[in-house]
Formats: sequence, C-alpha cells, structure tokens
Amino acid sequence: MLSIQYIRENTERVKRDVALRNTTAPIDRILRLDEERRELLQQVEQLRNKRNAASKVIGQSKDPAEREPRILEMRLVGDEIDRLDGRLKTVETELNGKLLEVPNILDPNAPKGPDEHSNVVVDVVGEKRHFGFHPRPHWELAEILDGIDFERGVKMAGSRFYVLKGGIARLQRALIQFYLNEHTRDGFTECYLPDMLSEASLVAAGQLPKFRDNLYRDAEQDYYFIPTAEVAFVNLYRDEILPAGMLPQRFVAHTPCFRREKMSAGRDVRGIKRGHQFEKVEMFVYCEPEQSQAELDTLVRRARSLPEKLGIPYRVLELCTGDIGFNATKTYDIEMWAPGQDEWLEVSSASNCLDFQARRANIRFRGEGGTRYPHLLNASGLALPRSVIAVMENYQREDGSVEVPEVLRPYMGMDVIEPARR
RNA sequence: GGAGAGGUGGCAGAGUGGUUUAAUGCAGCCGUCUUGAAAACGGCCGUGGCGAAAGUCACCGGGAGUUCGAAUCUCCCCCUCUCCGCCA
Repeated sequence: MLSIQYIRENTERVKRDVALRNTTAPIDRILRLDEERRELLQQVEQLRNKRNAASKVIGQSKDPAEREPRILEMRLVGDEIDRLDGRLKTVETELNGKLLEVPNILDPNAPKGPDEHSNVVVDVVGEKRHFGFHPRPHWELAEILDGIDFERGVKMAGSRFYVLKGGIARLQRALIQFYLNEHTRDGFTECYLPDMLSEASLVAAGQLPKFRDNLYRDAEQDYYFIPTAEVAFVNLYRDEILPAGMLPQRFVAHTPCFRREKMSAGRDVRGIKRGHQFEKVEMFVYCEPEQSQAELDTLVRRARSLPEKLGIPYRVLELCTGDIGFNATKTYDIEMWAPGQDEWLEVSSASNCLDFQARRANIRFRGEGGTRYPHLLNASGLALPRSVIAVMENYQREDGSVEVPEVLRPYMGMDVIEPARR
C-alpha cells in the first residue's frame, strides 16, 4: 500500500496514476478519514495522558480522602476515552480498508494507454521458423503424440483441466528442471513453498481484498491456494526487520498456481494455454530501493535468456499504464511465439513493486538512514504449460513428432518425442 | 484428534494489580584508560502513531473484558513444545 503520508503529500500524483490505470480509488474519502483520525487521536491521547498521571498519584497515595475523588473523576475520563476511542477505531478500520484498495503509483516513464492494446513492443528476437508444411497447433500434435488427455481431465475435474502424458509430461518436467537450474546456477536460492496461505498473507501480497474473485480457498479453514509463488515470497519475511547487509535476496521456486477465472466461452477454449491450475517457475527479489531498477532489468534479461536458449522467437513488451498490475509500478512481459496457434504467448511478467508490498507485509531492513522498506520484484522464469506449447509448436516436424531442443536433451534423455503407436 | 506445558526486547531471562518510562545478563555501538588489544569503567542500545517542537500515546502471541490503573486477573482465538493416537 501507499503510506497515508505519501497520499497526503502527493495527492495529485496519486489521483493521476489511479486515472491512468483506468480504475478508481477512494482518495478523497481517505484524506477526510485521515484528518478525522488525527483529530481524534490527539483528543484521546490527551485524555490518556491525564488518566495515566492521575492513576500514578492514586497508586502512590494511601489516603482514601485523596484517592476517592480522583477515582471518581477518572471514571468519567475513562468513559470519555472509551467513547472517543470507539470512534477512532471505526475511523481507522475504514481508513485502513480503503488504503488497501489504492493501487501502486506508476513509473512516470510507463507508456500511457487504457488497456493492453497500448502496450509497447520494445524488442523482437529470433527468426520465426519457416515450415515446409502447415504447422499444427499443440492440441493436434498432442493427439498424434498421445501427449495430452483433455477428455479425461474434464471427466476428473471439469472443463479446462487436462492430463499430460508420456513425452509431453516429461517435457514439462524437463523445462522446470532447466529453468530452475539456470537460476540457481546464477545464485538464486531455490525454495519449496506452501501452496496454500492464510488470508493475512494474501492481503499482504496485494491479492486481497480487491481480487477475491480470482482465488480458490478452503471452505472451512483459513487456506487460500496461491495464484502465483509471488504471494508466498512476499510473505517469507512478513513482519520482520531484516538485519543490515542481508540484501539483496534472490529466490526462485517452482509451484503450481491456482486461478479462478471467468473463462469466456469462445476464448482460449482449446489446448492448455489457459487453465485453473498450472505450473510456473518464479523469480523473486528483495533489494534496497536504490537497486530496484537495476534488479528489474536483470530479471527481464534472465527471463528472455530462456526462450533464447530454447531457440524460440520471443518479444518483449513494456506494459502501458492501463495494463500494469495493482501492485506494480512498471512491468515487462515476455511472449514466446507459437506458430501453430499463430499467436504470441505470455510466458513471463516482470514487475517492480517498489515498497508497495513491503509496506503491506510490514517488511523492513536496517540500512543506511535507519529502518527502511525494501523494494520487492517478481518475474516468471517461466510459465510452464505455455513453454510446453511453444516448444511443441516450434519444434514440430511434418509427421507430428517434436524435436527436443538441444538444451533440454540432457533432461529428456531423448532427442525426439515420437508419435504414439496406434 | 486427546492430554499437558508454554508464548516478555537481537538472544537469554525476571516480573502474578500501582515508584516498571519491562529488572538483570549476553551480544552490539560510542567513549575513558592503553603503544595497540584485552580487561575494567561510563554512556548508548526495540517498533510505530501524533506533534513545528517540547513532548506524548501505543505495543509483553492476537482479540475482547474487569479496573481509576493490566505484562500481571477473566474469556475467546492463534502458534510453539512434550507425550499419545493417526498418517505419507
């Protein structure tokens, strides 16, 4: 969240950024509540001070004639404190609730625009392969390879669920291994994380209260299924003050992700591009504020190195103000080319969230200039089922077999995923 | 799931209604002494809110209550540990 001080002192900037995001936030209401809160706070504290002093005198005196009148007086002061404090609590509760609805400020250099159509392509890398035949979408390849069982996935769980089999299941595992090894080799610490987190953790990471509709949760207990490992990483150091010299901290994890999405009937219905459950390898960085821009650049560079090593064409997008997520100030997307579907697939989103999540999660560090909020960044590296799609569609051969990219062969133990024998 | 014991500052550990603005020790920082270091001695040594400042208020796992006054008493919840049961 933004600090109330920041909103108070930079009201115009905050309002402008909310508008640029093409959303709304109760800024004026927040400012009024803040004013009321400070007024009540001063009154309550003045009365408390009075009571504390009187209570001390009462405690030191043994003489009932001196004690009784003071006790009676303080009883009244106590009632007044209760009354004002009750109002204060009400005001604070509403204020804090409203503050959680305000999105992060935007990087001033972010391209302006109302929605994803205004995102800017900043780089396109790699030659789209020329096929001597009409390239198939991955679901057709999957049929030839007997690699994805859509019908039984639906039978077991419902629409948008599937089963990966044989070489394709192995391909996904190989990609996970490859990605994790790339990151751990360069010093990222691998983590195995909880896939279910408490409500407090979802609030801290910025998923709640605004995005409740997108989350799965346990019906009886306080467990939410993570929509991304980012949520877990934000909470790793929740309510902590990190010792001096500990930053930066760079992590990576492979987790499943669960997202409750309103699936529109005609869109992305085929294949494994979009589901309620998918795998992802996620990078996450805690750093000092001065370093976050450089860390974001590094994360983007890392993410784009992966399609490069896989030999798959990709492009880099800089998200416009209307498409940048609630928590982020600046975001780059990486999209892999999928020739069978004839579209670009988003496989990574790299965001700098500044101190927005650190503040929500109450994470600080000791550094020069005292105790401060670190900056938090996240980047996929990369999303799995879409990587699987990209490999299948880019490396397909006319008979429907799929060549295994060079870098994955040690993990696959094979050079080609062959068609199933009928 | 059952029974029991606990949760106090970076760590250890006092404190069961009022001179506690949480004792004391360790660790840490500054200084004195010293050629230097150690030791000794002195000082500092949690987080946040409000306030121009002086200052003040809050925080002893979380919440509610009793009281003029709560770390301390009552209730609810969370978590940790030990034993038992179950389980991968």
